[in-house]
Parts: sequence; C-alpha cells; structure tokens
Amino acid sequence: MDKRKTSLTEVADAAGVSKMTASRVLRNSGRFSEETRTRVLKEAARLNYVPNRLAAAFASESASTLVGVLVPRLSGGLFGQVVEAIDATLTRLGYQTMIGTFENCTVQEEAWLKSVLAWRPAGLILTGRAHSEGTTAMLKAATLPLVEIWDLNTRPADISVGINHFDCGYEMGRLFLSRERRRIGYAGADLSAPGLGRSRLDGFEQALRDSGAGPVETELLDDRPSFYQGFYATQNLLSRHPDLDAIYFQNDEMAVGGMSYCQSSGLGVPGDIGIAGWGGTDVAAILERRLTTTNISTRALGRAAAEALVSRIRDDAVRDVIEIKSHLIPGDTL
Amino acid sequence: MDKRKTSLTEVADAAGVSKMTASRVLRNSGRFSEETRTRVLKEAARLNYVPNRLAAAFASESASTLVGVLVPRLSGGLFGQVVEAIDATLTRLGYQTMIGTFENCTVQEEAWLKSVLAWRPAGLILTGRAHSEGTTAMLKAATLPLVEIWDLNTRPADISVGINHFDCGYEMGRLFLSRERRRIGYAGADLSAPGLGRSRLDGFEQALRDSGAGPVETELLDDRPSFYQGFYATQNLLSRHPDLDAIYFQNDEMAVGGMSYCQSSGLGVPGDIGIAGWGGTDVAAILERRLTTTNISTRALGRAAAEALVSRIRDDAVRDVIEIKSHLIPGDTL
DNA sequence: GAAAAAAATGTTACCGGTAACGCAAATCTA
DNA sequence: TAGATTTGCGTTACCGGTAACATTTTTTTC
Repeated sequence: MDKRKTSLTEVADAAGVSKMTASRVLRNSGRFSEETRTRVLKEAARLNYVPNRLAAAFASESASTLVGVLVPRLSGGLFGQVVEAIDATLTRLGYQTMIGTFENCTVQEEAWLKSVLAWRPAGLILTGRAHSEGTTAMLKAATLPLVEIWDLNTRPADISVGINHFDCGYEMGRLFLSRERRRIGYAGADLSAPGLGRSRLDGFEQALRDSGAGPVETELLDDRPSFYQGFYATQNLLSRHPDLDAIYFQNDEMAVGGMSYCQSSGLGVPGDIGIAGWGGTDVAAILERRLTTTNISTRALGRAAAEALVSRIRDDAVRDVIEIKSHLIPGDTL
Repeated sequence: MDKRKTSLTEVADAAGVSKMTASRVLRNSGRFSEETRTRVLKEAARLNYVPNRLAAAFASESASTLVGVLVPRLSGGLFGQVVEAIDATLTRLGYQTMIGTFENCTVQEEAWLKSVLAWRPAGLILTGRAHSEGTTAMLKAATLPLVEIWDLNTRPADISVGINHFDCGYEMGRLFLSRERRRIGYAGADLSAPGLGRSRLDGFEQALRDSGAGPVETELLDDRPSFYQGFYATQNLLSRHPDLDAIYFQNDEMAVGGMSYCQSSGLGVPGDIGIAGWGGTDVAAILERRLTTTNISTRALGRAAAEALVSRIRDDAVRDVIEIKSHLIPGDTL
C-alpha cells in the first residue's frame, strides 16, 4: 500500500487548476473565483487532503504555524494549567505548540531554545524575563514574536503577559500588618531563577518596611516549591526563630506543608501562628480552614498570552504589557 | 540585518567540501575522512550553524526527529509527571516532542492526531488503547511507530507501556477484604474514556466476588477526578448508602476529598469508614495518617515509553509489552 | 605494479509547498 | 468604446536539506 499522502498537486489536478490556485484557495488568500473555490475544496475533501505543514513552513517562514512554549515544569504548581490554556487557545487559532520545560535552569532554557528555533517557529512563549546571554542573543538574532509570561514586565522585550508579583506581595504584607502580625517569616524554594517569586518577596518586605515593621526572616530551599519543602522550611524557620507569629509561603503547596508542620508540632493556626500562601490551588481545599492566599487566574493568563502572541504574529495591534489581575483571599489562616 | 541563518551550503563552502559531504559529517552517517570531519565541524561551530529541521524532515520522512505525545491533561493528576519524563528522555535521545491534551475526548484526540500528522512525526505516544474509528484509520494509514501508555495492553497495536490496572484493583480488593470491609463503595470520575480507570474497578470487583463479598456501590461523576469530585462523590455515596464501611477512590486526589468529607461529617477514618486511593501523589502527604493507596512510578513509565518508542523508530529490538510495576501502600486509612 | 575493492567525495534530482511575477479576461472609467 | 484597472489563474524559481547514484581517490590484493 502506498503510504504517501495526497499532495496539493493531486488536489489541483483533480480540480483542474494549477497547484498555485489550489494553494490559494486552501489558504484562503484571495485571488480566486467562488466557483473555483468550491471545486478545489470539494476535491480536497474527497481526497482527504492533509496539508504538509512541514513543506509549507519550509517554503515560507511566514507560513509556520508552530509556537514554542517554555515553562519551568508541567507537574505540580500552576504551570500545567497555564500551558493547557495556552495550548487550547493556540489550537483554536490554528497553531501547533511545541512545549518544553526548563526547571528554571538557564542551560536547559538555552538548549531548548536552540532546538526549537531549528523548527523555525512563528513565535515563542517563554516564562520569566531573565534569560542567559546566549538566550538573549538567539532571541535577538531570530527576531521572533515573543511573549514573556508569568512575571509582568513593564518594559518587555516584545510582549509581557503576567502578574504583578510585587503588588501581590505588597498587598499580602498589608494584610499581615492588619492582622497584627509582627514577627514574620517567608518560606520559598526554587528561587534560582530571579524574578520568579522573588519580586513577591520584595513587595512583601516593602509593605512591612513602609509601616516600620521588622525584617522578614527568610528560608529559601533549593528545590521545587512543594508540600515537603513547605514542611521543612517551616521546621527550619521555627527552629531558628521560635517566636515567629506568621509565615508567608511562596505558594499554596508550601503553605499546606507548613500548616501540616504546625499541626504536627501542636501550633494552632491562626491562633499561635498565621499562614498565607500564593496561587490558589485545589490543594488548599483540603484544609479545614480556608487558606489565606492570592488567587491567580491561570487560564486567563494562558489565554491572554496565546492571543497576544497570535495578534503579534498576524501583525494586529496588541498591547505589549498585559496584566493579569490577582485576587487576595483573606481566608481564615492568618 | 540579515535574519537568515547560516545554511549547510555556507558551512560546506567554508570547509571546502560539497554540501552533501557536510551533511554526512553533521549527521555522522559515515563515508568521510577524519580530516574532513574536523574541518566541517569546526566551520559549523564557527558559523554557529543550526540545522533546519524543517528542511531535513521535509526532504526525508526518515529524518524527522519529531514525536507527538498525547495525554488527557497536564494539570493535576499524574500525567504532568509522565509527560515530563517522556520529554526529558526524548530530548536526551535527540527528539523533539509535540505535546497535546485531549481530555479523554475522542473528538479532540482525532483533531490533534490530524494536525500532528501534518508535521510527519517519527513516532507517537498516545494514552489509552481505545480510539475512535477515525483515529484508528489514520494510525493505520500512517503506519508510524506507536506507543500506547498508561493502560497495559497485552495485544498492543504496536507497543504498550503501562500499568496493570486490573491487578491494582484486585490487590486492593484483597486488602479491603483482609481489613474486614464488607459494605464497599467505589468513587470515580472521568470514566468516559473506557480503559482509563475502568479496569481497576473491574479488578477490584473481581477480588470481592472471588471471596463472595457483596456488590460494590459505585458513584461515577462526569468530570475530572479531583479533590472536589471526591468530596461530592463521597457525599452522594453515603447519602444513598449510609452503612458503607469503606470506599475505594479512582485516585488520591479524590480520596483526600473523600477524607475531607468524612472529617466534616464526623466520620472517623479508618474507624468508621476505610478509605483508599490510587496513584500516590504528594497531596496525600497532607493527611495525618498515611493514605492507603497504590504507588505508580510515573517517571519510570514515561521514560520506558520514550525509550521504547525510540528503539522502534531506530528499528532496534524492543519488547512490545512493557509493564510498569505498581506498589500497594497499605497505609493507615483502611 | 596492475587490477579489484573500498573509501571519500561530488552531482543531480527531488521533497511539497509558497512568493513573485506575468498575462489574459472581465470589469470599470471617462 | 478605448484605455485603465481589477480579477483570476498560471509559470517559474526557490526554500535547505537528503537519497540515489556517479565519480574520483586511496588502499588492498595477488
């Protein structure tokens, strides 16, 4: 059996036109009559024609429908949701995604970028705004539509779709103060990549400073911000500073881990110690009390990023700084 | 500025050989002298040459380094981990992944397959073994290396890498019996795709039947198997059958949700009611007691699937049925 | 040391689309 | 109704690699 697919030429022949005309019809790029259109489409359908994207993208850079998407990870955390939303939106708009993870490691980021650029994508969605020198150089040389997500950047390389982490932190800082918390800790992980989480802590500290509150005791573990890291970070923090009356966690998973540690060591929440997370995940639903946190609309973020990218690819007008609003959930653990 | 990348011809010219020779060197396909090799590689490095995979894959089907990967979802559950492992392994072996999600919907599966085949991938990794007619037809027509993951299939279309869900269920059923549980419920969700979770229930029921135990009361919700679904499924089950003394959940997230419901309605676990999950995720760590569940090595599964696929692509010998062992965790909730 | 075999390299054609341009027919304009 | 413009379609060349085959150079063999 012949495993070759039907080609454009065959469709064109069947419809009695040149393959260029067939191409125009199938891409709907004008310059053909209504009659020709129906005939070509009918033949394409009849022959079960599937365009060879490889050939199309190869023939003309501008015909690529490939988009590279890079996030720190897919499992755990919020990125899985973000990627799902990006993918769904891009699929709807006729694009194909090439998804990769880099674990906040610039070396992996660079390697991924290199191999993705070899496929001549139409655009890129990267996480974070800090890149290695090599990455920056490649991006510059490629001059591709580029959306940087997660961390809002008011002076983006191209387009930034993200959350104002500084504000999240600041707002949470004010909530800590209004709840009379004064001896405060912060527990994070995975901060190797500057900008991811870091500015949240900055905002948090700023809020405290603005009210003359003391310094924040921080505990940063070098691992992904998971339940376990939250547990251990809390243990470390409390053994160093047993008098802490509240801890701000990098995310909800860590906060739940911290909660778990407090429970196991007989500390009441929020009586003895206040706890707050960030992100707003399902996990928190497990707790008896509603977790104090900041809700992020990951779906909206992913969708906005994808739509912005496509607009840029198509040369439509787009705002280059798109902020995704977050919502403080006061909850019952602070 | 010229945004074109350096091409193979330029590298060849610089090295003073024909582009065919340069191509051979860069693909390491033999038939060149050591001296030529070093010269070509040096020039390629100097000119910062990045091969155009598009052109390569286009010129020869067999040169494609693209692999399509389809899973139900990326957020929540275990698939994020599986995909991470697949992606890491394929990247290491020199392949590029095109990842998609289909939410256990055959229509989406078919649409995804169609658009991925347009990129002429070297192979595919799909989840589950039940496909729509259209999907089966396309797969047959394409005659691609194919790995079906998750659900072990002893008579696979090509290669199956998965878990024996029936055995998982059977083993758990025996544990239920050994703990003197007799009035048993099952809570699942998202079972629209036959084979995903279904055979676990079959195995579970079989174990009970083999010992003459009564029927299993099942509650199947039509949504993704999440914490909330576990909570509500438990509520429904217990309102219909208040005398249940144990519930088996489709996964750990649901089990934790069920746990949460029991807590909130004053039922002691495992005193009043026993609870068991499946999958072995971090979430369960939150509980004070260790959750009774079955641990799955998602990383091993992803890695094995990727390696099997590459072996098949390269025409190396591979077993076509690869079982990933699971481990029953007796825990303290049953 | 000549013929045969093997190794290294080159030549040509082609993959399946798209851009750029050319040209005839249909339509519009004055 | 002649000339200008628009519309519809075709022709040609090309994207950057790779397969298949041809050719040259080197090595081996007897």
